[in-house]
Order: sequence, then C-alpha cells, then structure tokens
Amino acid sequence: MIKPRSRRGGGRPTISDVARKAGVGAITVSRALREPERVSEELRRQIQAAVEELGYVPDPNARALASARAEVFGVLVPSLTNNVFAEVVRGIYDSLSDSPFRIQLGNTHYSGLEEERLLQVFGSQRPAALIVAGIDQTPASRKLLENAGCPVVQVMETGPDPVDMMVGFSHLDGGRAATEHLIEAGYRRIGFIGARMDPRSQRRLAGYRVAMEKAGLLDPRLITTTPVLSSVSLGRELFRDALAKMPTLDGVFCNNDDIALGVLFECHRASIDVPKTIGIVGFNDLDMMQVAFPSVTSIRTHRYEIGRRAVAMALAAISGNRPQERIADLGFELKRRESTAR
Amino acid sequence: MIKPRSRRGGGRPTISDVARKAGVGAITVSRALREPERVSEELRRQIQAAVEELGYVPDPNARALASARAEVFGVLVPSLTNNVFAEVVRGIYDSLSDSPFRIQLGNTHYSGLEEERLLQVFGSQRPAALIVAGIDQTPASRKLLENAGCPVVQVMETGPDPVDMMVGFSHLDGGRAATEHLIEAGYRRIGFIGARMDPRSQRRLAGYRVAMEKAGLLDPRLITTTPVLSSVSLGRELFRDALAKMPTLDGVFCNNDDIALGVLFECHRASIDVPKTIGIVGFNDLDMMQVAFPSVTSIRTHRYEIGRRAVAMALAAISGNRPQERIADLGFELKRRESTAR
DNA sequence: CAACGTCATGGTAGCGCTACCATTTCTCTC
DNA sequence: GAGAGAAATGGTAGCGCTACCATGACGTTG
Repeated sequence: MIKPRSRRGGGRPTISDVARKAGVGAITVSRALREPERVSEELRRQIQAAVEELGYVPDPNARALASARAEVFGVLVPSLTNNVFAEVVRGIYDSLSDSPFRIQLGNTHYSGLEEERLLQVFGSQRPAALIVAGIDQTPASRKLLENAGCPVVQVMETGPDPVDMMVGFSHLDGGRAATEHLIEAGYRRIGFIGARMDPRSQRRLAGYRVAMEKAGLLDPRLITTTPVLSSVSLGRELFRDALAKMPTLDGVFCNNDDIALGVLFECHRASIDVPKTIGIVGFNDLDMMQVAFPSVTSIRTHRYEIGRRAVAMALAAISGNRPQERIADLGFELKRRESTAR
Repeated sequence: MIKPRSRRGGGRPTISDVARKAGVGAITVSRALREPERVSEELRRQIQAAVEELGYVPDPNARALASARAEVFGVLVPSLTNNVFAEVVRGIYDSLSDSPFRIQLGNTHYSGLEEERLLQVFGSQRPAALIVAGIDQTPASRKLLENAGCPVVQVMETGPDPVDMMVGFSHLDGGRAATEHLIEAGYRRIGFIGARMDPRSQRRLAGYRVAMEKAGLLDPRLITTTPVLSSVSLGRELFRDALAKMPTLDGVFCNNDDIALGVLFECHRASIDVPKTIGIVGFNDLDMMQVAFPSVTSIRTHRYEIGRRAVAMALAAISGNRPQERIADLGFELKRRESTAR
C-alpha cells in the first residue's frame, strides 16, 4: 500500500517538489541553491522560478543533518543586559544578518559550569563557528572548544594562549591608563571601586595596582570590591563604603560606567564637588558619560567593533583563509572629561 | 561492499550506539529520553548508564527532522541594546534555561520588512513557539504568524486583536498616568519629548494627549519628537529644542528613561532647578532613576516578568492547556520621586 | 580518431532520529 | 480460564536534504 506523500511534514514544498516543477534532479536544485556557479545558467533560471512559485524555503534541520554542519554561529556571553555584551552581540548580529548563518545565543550568567553546559548543547548542533566571551574558560570548557571542530573566537580581551582566535584589548592596560590619568591629574588618594569582579574586572584592578604601586600610592584600604552584580545603585553604596573607610579619598577609578554614575550621583547628593574634591573615571564609555554633568572621564572600548571583527575572522576561517594574526587587539581610548579636570 | 559506519558524522555516538550498549532497541532509548515514564525503570537505568558512559548527546537536527518540530523558541525584538528588550529577553532565557528548548533570537531593527524576513527564516525551522515584540505586525507578518502552526505570544503591550496570546500592558494608560501625575503635581506647561517613536511611543504620546486635552492644557508646540534612535545625548538635545520652542515649559514627560536622564543632565548643566522649575517623568524605571539626583519619577514596567510570563503561556499552550485568558495585562506602576515633588 | 580529461547532471544511499504500527507479555474481568 | 485490554518493547520506514559516485556529452590531445 502506498503511503500518502509527506506523512508528517506540514505539506510545505520540499526540494523534490521544486525539482519536479523545474524538470531537473533534486541534487541539481540543491546545487543551484548552494553553489550556483556549478549549474548552467538556464537550469538556474528555471529552478529559481520554481522556487519562487512554490515559495520553497530549505529546511535547515535537514540540511544540517545531511551535511553534518549547521549554519549556526554559537555565541556565549555572561550577561544579556550588560550593555557591554549587548553591544558585542549587536555587532555579531549585524555582521551576520546578510549571511545564511543563524545565531545561537547563550547566557552563562558568569558561571563556568553553565558555560560548560551550554558548550555541550551548542556542540551537539555542529555549529559553523563559536564566539565566546572571555579567555578564562574552565579546563573542561577549553577542551570542548578545542574539540568543537570549527573556528573559535574568544572576545572582549586578549591574552597569551588563544584556543584559536581572539579579539579584544588589554583590560590591565586599560585599568592602568585610567589610574595613571588620575595620578597625572594630581589625585593622590585614588580608590578602586568594583562590582561583579569577573576576570576582566580583576585585570582592571591589577592595572590599577601596577599604576598605584609605581607611583608609591598603593594602599589596600583604597580598594572596595564586591562580587554582587553591578548597577548604578550599587555604585552609590560602594562609594559610601569607600568614603567611610577612607574619608580622605580624592579620586576613584570605577570598574565600569554604571558604578561611576552611581558615584557621581552620590557626590551630587552629598554636595561633594566633582572634579575638585573627587575625581571620577569610568570604564567602557557609554553614551551617557559625555552627557553627564559633569561629563565623566572613561575608557572607551570598541565593543560593537569587537563583535564585527570576531565574525569577520570566523568567516575568513570558515572559507579557508584563516587570518595571519590570530589575535586582534582593538585597543581602547582614554576620554578625558570634566570629572577629572582639576 | 560494506561501507564503514558513520560516513560523515564526526564519529560521535548515536542513539543506536546507546541502544546496542544497553541491549535494547533504538526506539526505546528515544523514549527513555523523551518520555521516561513509558519505559520500565530497569531499562531506564541501563539506558541512562549507557548514555553517560558514551557521552551521548542527542542531535537536535535529526530530532527536528524526524519529528517535524524543533525544540526552538523563536524570539523577535526590535533592538538588542535597548535595556527594555534586553530585560524581556533575559526573562525568556531564564525561563527556558532548564527546559530542552533553545532560543533563536532575531533583531528586527524596528523594521517591518526585516521582521517578515526573519519570520520566514524562523518558520522554516518549525519552532515550538514564537514570541514577538509589539502588536503592529505588517499584514504579511501577521499571516506568517497565523500560519506558523505553533503558539504565538505578542509581548510588550496589549491590544484588542491578538494573533494568539499577548503579554504586556497599555502604553496609552502609562503615558496618561505619567501626564496626569505631572498635572496633579501642579505643572501646567508640560512637554512631551520622544525619540524613536515606535508604535509603543506613539501610544504613550496618545496617552499624554488624552490627559492634557482633558485638563485643557494641550498645545501642539509642547510636543517634541524625532524618529532618531533614542539615547541620553539625544534627550539633552531634544530638551534644548523643546525649551527653545517653548521657554515657559515647566514639566516634561519623556518617552523613556534615557531621554529623561538627558533632560536631567541638561537641567544640571543649565542650572535649571528640578523639580521646582521643571518636573521630569521618565518611562520604564531603570535602576538608575531612583539613584539619580534628584531621583526621577518614572513608570515602572515589568519587563523581565513579561518575558517569563510569555514563556509560561507558550509552554502551557505547547503542553495542551492553553491559558484561559489569552491576554495578560501586567500593568505598570507610577514611581513618585523627587523630580516631580514640587 | 582513439584515449582521455572536463563539465553538467542525476541516482543512490544515507545523516540520526522518531511516527506509526506490530508484537509480546502481563494484567484484569466475568 | 477465555477474552479483552493495557503496558512495555521493537521493527520499519521515512523526515528533507546532501556526499559520493556514476553517467553521458562534449572538447582536446597526439
């Protein structure tokens, strides 16, 4: 007994429907869609017409199964609401919007365990490339990345030992530049205020230490940190703590701009003059830092560009010409503003 | 001639490897994984052991192909960097992190055409559910949603005619409440400042009009809008424009909190007293609004909760018990703060 | 002009999984 | 204790696509 065609599929046109309509073999349709130059122009036109008439859309699942390769970029970030990662992700989306690649986005919540779990899940899809935030993967995660069988790009920072490729900048140098700027501006009792304290924040702190040490200004009581998730309100609280601990504080380098904004608002509220009494430096240079009053000095980072570059490197690797330089350092820029203009 | 096993697959264990090792049929493994209660406890244990020993991970592509249904939620938002949508997306991710469902996230850039394109792409994957921001889909998009063959949840606002389900609140009522609050607080020349002006902003503006009209205060010169993407710096500029156009302005209802913050900073810079000379109300109530100095009155919206509820409704529909109420109105809350405490 | 590449096209056999039906075994019921 | 039903398991046949190889129609070469 003959079964009706398409027992389960919702009756959508398949590649053989297109082939029948165009009077060619199914495989020729497949080729016309993926490698048009290998099909004669005449057939290509016929096939194109049949595709449009039927409204045929290839099934990515069947494609992935047959070719053992999904047209998917796996992207792993620690947070979706942190503007920094949102910008990177936006750069990735924008770069891939005209390509056949889809994006599988995972949120690790800053957890190494969660990262491993997601890499496991993503790996089972045989992605075309993986983009992961950070360079501090657990050994298990690192092994998963090495065995992924696809290009891997670590983003947000650079380091000595890439799994495959890297795009970012040196957070240590950034922290150091910020601190040195405060020192040059004449501040002396410069605090470090940091929330979340992920590995990148740790390295910014390390940069702060280097600069302070070199200037002979380092004092552990100047450092105020917490593992709690960063926010503007937390910035205010941490600044109050810092001030209570060290009333002679005359400057702060903040982990990020949210914290810096919290500090700024608290200064307003407590009528502390910025930049005269306290100098403030943030990190990332969100749009609002130059609008704030007083405008806030910050380290401008190229987040969107990191996303774009990561995709560009991955696409190059996929198409066989892996970039010469496996590590792209996009640097940063110190934006001097009113908050440190003593 | 016998072909070697696994011609293309990277040699990863398949379901039949597990079946062989556990001494059962492949289909029983499949069932043990998906509907454990239909397999005897003994076999379940054996299978579990085999899965772990081999490190078997099911291939989602093969699964999707065979079952004509992918374990994927398609999510469409107009922006990835706008905190509002980022929060919704975070709620969706958090709600699905323990489920077998993956998330396919699309960025429409506020474009109806792009939305159609993405719905086409997402549809080809036969998703388990679709979550889309907004209720103003183009006719073509609406048709795609209706024919998606899966639960559809429209999020961020409520309206009269859901494709399937809706979670959100009334932006018109929100805009109205914000404006009425300003009026009650004694402000009279109340401006509306809005950027981006997507359909939700339009409805907030409509709410503003209703309230102003009712109070006999409406004057078209009080309204300042632009289609440009919203930002804090844009808020400052628009406020300057508004003030130039209408120097007697004594209050502003802002489209969103970014704009409100820009207005606040400009007031600081121009030494305009808030709330005495100018009252400010924002929309969304970002964390920083209550930290700002002065703290800023805003309409608190439940963005994270919208994401969670959307997933809950979709999951219910998938498992067969579609919620009684197809429309969930999560409301909003007026947060009175210093910026309107005259 | 035979021998040999090259190009365009097609047929076949899966990719790894699950829907559908069949089979077996184990309860109940009257 | 025979018949009916339920519960547990398995076999078969695809899902829609592409890798691999085969085929035939052309040049091109010596």
